[in-house]
Amino acid sequence: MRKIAERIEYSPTTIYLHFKDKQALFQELCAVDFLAFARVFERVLKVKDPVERLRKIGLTYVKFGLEHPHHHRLMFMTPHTPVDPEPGSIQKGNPDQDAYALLRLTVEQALEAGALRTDLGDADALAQVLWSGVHGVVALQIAKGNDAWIDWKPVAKTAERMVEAMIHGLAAPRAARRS
Amino acid sequence: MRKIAERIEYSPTTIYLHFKDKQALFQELCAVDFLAFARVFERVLKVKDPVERLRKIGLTYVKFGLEHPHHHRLMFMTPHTPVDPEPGSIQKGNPDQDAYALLRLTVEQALEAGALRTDLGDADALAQVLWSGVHGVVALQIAKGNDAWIDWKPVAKTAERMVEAMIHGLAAPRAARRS
DNA sequence: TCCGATACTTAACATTGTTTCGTAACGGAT
DNA sequence: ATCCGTTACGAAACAATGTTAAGTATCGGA
Repeated sequence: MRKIAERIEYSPTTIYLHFKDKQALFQELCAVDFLAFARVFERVLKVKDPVERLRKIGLTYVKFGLEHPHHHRLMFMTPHTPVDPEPGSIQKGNPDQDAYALLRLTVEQALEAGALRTDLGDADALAQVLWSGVHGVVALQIAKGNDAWIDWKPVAKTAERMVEAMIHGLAAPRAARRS
Repeated sequence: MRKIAERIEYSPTTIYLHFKDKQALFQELCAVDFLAFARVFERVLKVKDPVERLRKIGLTYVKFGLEHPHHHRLMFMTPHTPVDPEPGSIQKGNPDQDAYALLRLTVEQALEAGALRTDLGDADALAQVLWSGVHGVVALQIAKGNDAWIDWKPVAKTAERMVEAMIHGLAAPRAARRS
């Protein structure tokens, strides 16, 4: 707080005129981050093939997390109080503002195209697996990437392997694929 | 610190006779946790088939994280200062005390058995992908599991799907399998 | 001119990690 | 028995940080 105040050249107390407390401020910051986050995914829309788009989404997620580790930590590695009271600025379910909705939608399209296995669950189930996979790559890198205990492979490589493994693992067997 | 002091019925100062500072205390706690963590994996040794063991390792990782979320957070979601000065209590590379070594070893065995793809990297590469995958499931659950924004599937299910997808995605194609 | 709202700050308070200093207890050497 | 050093501990104080209470300056309108 005091650091922030100094940075914006105001007194610490002034911040409390705009935000109830530290948590409220971070929540707002988080909302802004989520919008920026969603905007990053606008570009993947130009990839038309659903499966290729899933690959792109995964790699984009990792790229964002690695380029903005602090934001990633705030958004995805820090529990926030039940974030109920703010359906304000960002729209759930709208793929333009809600990146999860975009992921889910793309999984749905891939399912409809018969490109993904149907025996593991619905679109939400597969979306959450994919999300978890790429999230793990970023989260481990951020939290333990500097830990000399492990002989880490380059994160970018791990991300590629992760996406390849998951997509391949979730892909419908050729027998069940309709052209 | 004061809470801890109260809990152990000593004065806060006394803690500093045993630990340099809060960080040192947490580091020690972390080391203890890692030993307990490794002990959990002793039981997977009875699974002889390397690939099945990898499945078991993954599910065990998730189980541990969900049963001890605070410890998981401390161990895998919190960056610690370069942990160099303590090759003391825990042995790197010994599968009995170092769970990553066990994972890596099992991947090696699976590779030797011709059960895993060889085009994605060596044992470390595959081990890190597998670790990241299951870690992502736990980490997302801990950090965002209470977030109503997402319609979460049950974590246990997601974990199973994750393991299934990764193992299947990393498995050697039947044509390349020997035996 | 007065008034109230607006925007901001200074000072103080509570909590928490940490350091300084003092003290009680104990074991051995004289 | 006395002295002394070590060990184990705590009370008080300090520093940093989130937060609140109270006060001040400015400005637009009645």
